[in-house]
This record gives sequence, structure tokens and C-alpha cells, in this order.
Amino acid sequence: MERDDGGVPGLAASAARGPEAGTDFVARGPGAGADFVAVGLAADLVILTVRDGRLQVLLIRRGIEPYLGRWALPGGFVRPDEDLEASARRELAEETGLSSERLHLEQVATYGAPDRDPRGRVVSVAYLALVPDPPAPVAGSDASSAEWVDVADLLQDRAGTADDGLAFDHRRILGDGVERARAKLEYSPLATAFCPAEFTISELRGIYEAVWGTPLDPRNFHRKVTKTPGFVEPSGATTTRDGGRPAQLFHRGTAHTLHPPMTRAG
Amino acid sequence: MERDDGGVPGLAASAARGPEAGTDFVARGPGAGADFVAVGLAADLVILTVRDGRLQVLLIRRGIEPYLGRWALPGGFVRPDEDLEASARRELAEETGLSSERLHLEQVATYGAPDRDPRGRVVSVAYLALVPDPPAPVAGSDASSAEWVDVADLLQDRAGTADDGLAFDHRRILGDGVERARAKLEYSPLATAFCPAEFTISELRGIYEAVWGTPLDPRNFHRKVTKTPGFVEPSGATTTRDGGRPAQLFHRGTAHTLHPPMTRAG
DNA sequence: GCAAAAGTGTTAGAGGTACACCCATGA
DNA sequence: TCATGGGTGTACCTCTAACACTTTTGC
Repeated sequence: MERDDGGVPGLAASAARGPEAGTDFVARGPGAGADFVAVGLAADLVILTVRDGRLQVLLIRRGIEPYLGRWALPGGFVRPDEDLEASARRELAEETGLSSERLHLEQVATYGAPDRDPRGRVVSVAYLALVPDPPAPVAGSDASSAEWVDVADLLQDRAGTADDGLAFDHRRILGDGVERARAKLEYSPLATAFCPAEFTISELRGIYEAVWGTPLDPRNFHRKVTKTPGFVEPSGATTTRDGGRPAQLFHRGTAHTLHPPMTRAG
Repeated sequence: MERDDGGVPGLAASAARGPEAGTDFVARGPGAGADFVAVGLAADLVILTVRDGRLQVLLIRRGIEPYLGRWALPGGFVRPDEDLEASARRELAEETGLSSERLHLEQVATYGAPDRDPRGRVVSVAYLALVPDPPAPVAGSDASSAEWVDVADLLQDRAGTADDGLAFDHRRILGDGVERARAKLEYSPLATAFCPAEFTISELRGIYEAVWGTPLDPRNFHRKVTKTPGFVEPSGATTTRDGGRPAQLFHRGTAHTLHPPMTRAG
């Protein structure tokens, strides 16, 4: 874009067509050659949470073709004057019922293979959202059924059974989103985004164990988290909700990166 | 996208307009409300190299409005049936004259603020490319002047002088690309992508020093690189091109991640 | 008291930092 | 011979991994 290729963006007439037209979603630029293309722009969401010690993702059961009846990531088209992140945030609020102000949201990647949507050229910008445990029961959604699904079940590779998985390229998007979350837990305090305002160290450890899929030593974990500057701050209160000796409650610290990082093999 | 919002992608007639039309680049969906938008899709490139010990980026001098005469990242519109990465790779080959097959290329992020291009809604997918030192002199390019520019000069914040910087939001894109490169040098063998097929350890160290902007201890660096499994493999040959005692030559190893990672403070 | 979870102490080893020192070449 | 960069040895420190042990609650 923004190159000296002579063309100023504009849509030529060939694209004018009603809805339901099917395949030819492409609008070509001014010249005789196809020097640019107008595409549908969507934002899709990988909304993760940890429930019952398992990493889960919010999915929607599709009510229309294509991929009727299959699981898909929530998402929607970006509106004409809407910023990409604003669009993702709006859809996040719609799907979870949570005021998305305080939720963690970050862009992951953009998917634009020409054939990824059988209806035409649609480019999807994927966002990763992390929500704390008792996430609103997906109430106000205008969509059909939405559900929390175990990520492990979706990502395990059952060779050949590609046809009962996620719609479109959503399995790949989910994989990339989960990989991003796993990586960021190492060097950022992002795990706290899965926790309520106040949490115990072992609840935080449960997040790490669920996302990484590996057990961690409770004693070393406790020491490391409490000694990493800016990771968590004691709130003063304690709780016995996890059983045993009362545990201190903490809230998020102010750090944006962790020094030293958390280590995965432990 | 891909939601049960009732609309199948298609372009309504309002968008049909000739080139040079200027601002109204937006095509609306089927309903009366603006439930989706068709956008121009571009791929922009942050092409980095290290020359004379300095991190540099390939920029183009714009020959047309808007931002006439300003520096901009190379890039162009994605073609109708072209994959995003294929588009970036094609433009990379056009700009550098190098066969882009062997060059490192990765997606960084997507920029889609509604007002980022004054001509209309254009969404840009940014890619990061790393090329080895004597990069082809930007020959076959169809564009106007292209030049290697010091990244440090472009990114230092001179408060207020926003108007002689990069066109569009390209300064931000450049910043994100450089930040990605800096981060990946830590945990991936990516620095070798800046090097020719055979290189010495101190040449590799020069890459790190230029990208991170910090001096590194030659002795510890040497030990660490040669002991990290899969980072580099000795080729058997030696060279004296850097002066002093002959240095062993190495080529890239097979590792995709570095254990342990390189450390920035050193 | 007993189970369970919180939290502290300790030790061996890996890795990082700093720097002294020797090696192999060109000029 | 000297300057230059290549490369090794080593001491000190921090961080990690593993695990023994004490603390404080509920039942």
C-alpha cells in the first residue's frame, strides 16, 4: 500500500452486487490488471479462561452455512468507522457479557488466505482475550449457543478427523492464540488477567499449571512470585477457601514484564 | 466474521466509483445499518539489515500525495488471489532484488485505524524481513528512490517534530517491527538471518550489538553461542577478514529456539 | 489429633558476569 | 616486535530444582 504504483484506492463497479451473491467478493482497482483487492474485514476472538483447572475457550455453535453446526470462534465484521481493537472489544463484551474495559485483549495475527472463507475474500484479525474464572454466563449474546470448551480436546491432533473440528481456519487461530498465551506467561504478569481482583498464590499457580499443562513446585513457585518485583502485591487479607492454612490474598502488581521470567520446566 | 449475523459478505452498489474518487472507500453490507465494511488490503514491509555496525531499514521516498516526498515503508496492495505472506514475499523481492526464498519473513501486526490513510479505509498487514549485509543495491525496483536509513535516527523521539518523519503510521509500524526483532534475538537464532551463509562469531556479535544497541563481552558471547546447541555449526574454514588471529567460520544451526536464551544485559 | 495447604530453609548445580590470560595472524 | 582480534580459564554470584521442615487452619 501507499506506494507509487499509480493507483489511489477506490472500488470499481464490478464489485457492486447484492448480498448472498456467493463467491465473487472481490473488487478490483482502476487499471486493467488486478492491482488491488477490497476484502471483508473481520475480527475473531480467542477468549480464554481457566475453569476447574483446565484451560478453556469460548466457542459458538454455527447456525448457518458454511460449517453449519460446527464450533467456531466468536467474532464479527469490523464496522465502517471502527478501529480494529475497538471492534474486538465490542464483540468481546457482546459474547461474554462482561464490560470489556478491564479485560486483557491483544492482537495475535491476521489470517488472509484467499480461500479461507468459501463465501469470498475475508481477512480476519485475531485477538486474544483473557477473562477471569467465573466469566459471565454468556448471557446477552445475540448468537446461538456459546460454550466453554476444553482447549486440550480441541488441539490434540487426531490425524485425519479434520471434519469434526473447528470451522474455517479457526483451529489454527486457536493454536496461535494459545501459544501466545503460553509464551507470555513466562515473561509478563499476564496470568493475573485470569484471576479475580484478589487471589492466592496457589490460585495463580493453578493458572500456570492449566495453561502450560505442567505441574509446578508450590514452594518454589510461591517464593519466585512473591520475590519478583511488581508481579503481585499483598492485599493484607487472608482466605481459607482453598483449605488448609489460611493463605494471603494478593492483587496484580504494576510490572509489565517479569525479571526474572517464570520458567516452564519445573 | 463468520458469525450468525445474517449477512453473507458482498459489496453493495454504493461503493462503485472510479479511481481518484478520494475519500469514500467504504462499501457497506446488505442491511440498512452499516454491518460490515470492505477495505483495501495492503502488506507493508519492515526490511532490516545491519550495515557498518548499524541497524538500518529500507525506505522509499514517496513520489505522490499524500505524504509526497516523505519516507515510507515499502509495500503494496495484496492481489486478488494472493496470500498475505506471498504478497509480502513478492514485494520483498521487488524491493531488494533478492530472491526472497531464503530470506526471513514473518508477520508482525495489522494496522487498521479508520483514519490511518486519508484516501480511505486501508488495512495494512506489516511483515518483518531480515536480509544479510551486502543486500542487493535495490536495483530492479519500479519505485522511486529507495535507501537504507539508520533505524536509530528514525526512532529517537524528537518531541513535536512529527512532520518530517515517516508517512502514515509507519513510524509506529517500524517501531513494532524493530521491537519484534530485538525480542526474537533473545530466544531464537534469528540473528543468523542477518549474516551471509558463513560468518564468524564476532560478526554475529556485531549483529546483536547493532540490533540491541549495547556492547557485549566478546569472550562470554563466543562461549555462549558455540555452546548453545543448534545455534551455529563450524564450517571448518577460517578467515582473517576481521584482522587479528584467524577466526573460525560457522553457518546456521538447526535449532528454532535457543536454550538458554541470549541475554540483553551483558 | 490428623489431613491439608501455606510458607521457610537449605543445598547442589547450572548459568551469567567480569576479567586475567594465552594464541595466531598481519604489518 | 607489536597491534589486533580469537579463544580459554576461572572466580564469584544469582537463580533454579529438589526436598526437608514448620505453621495454621478445618474437621
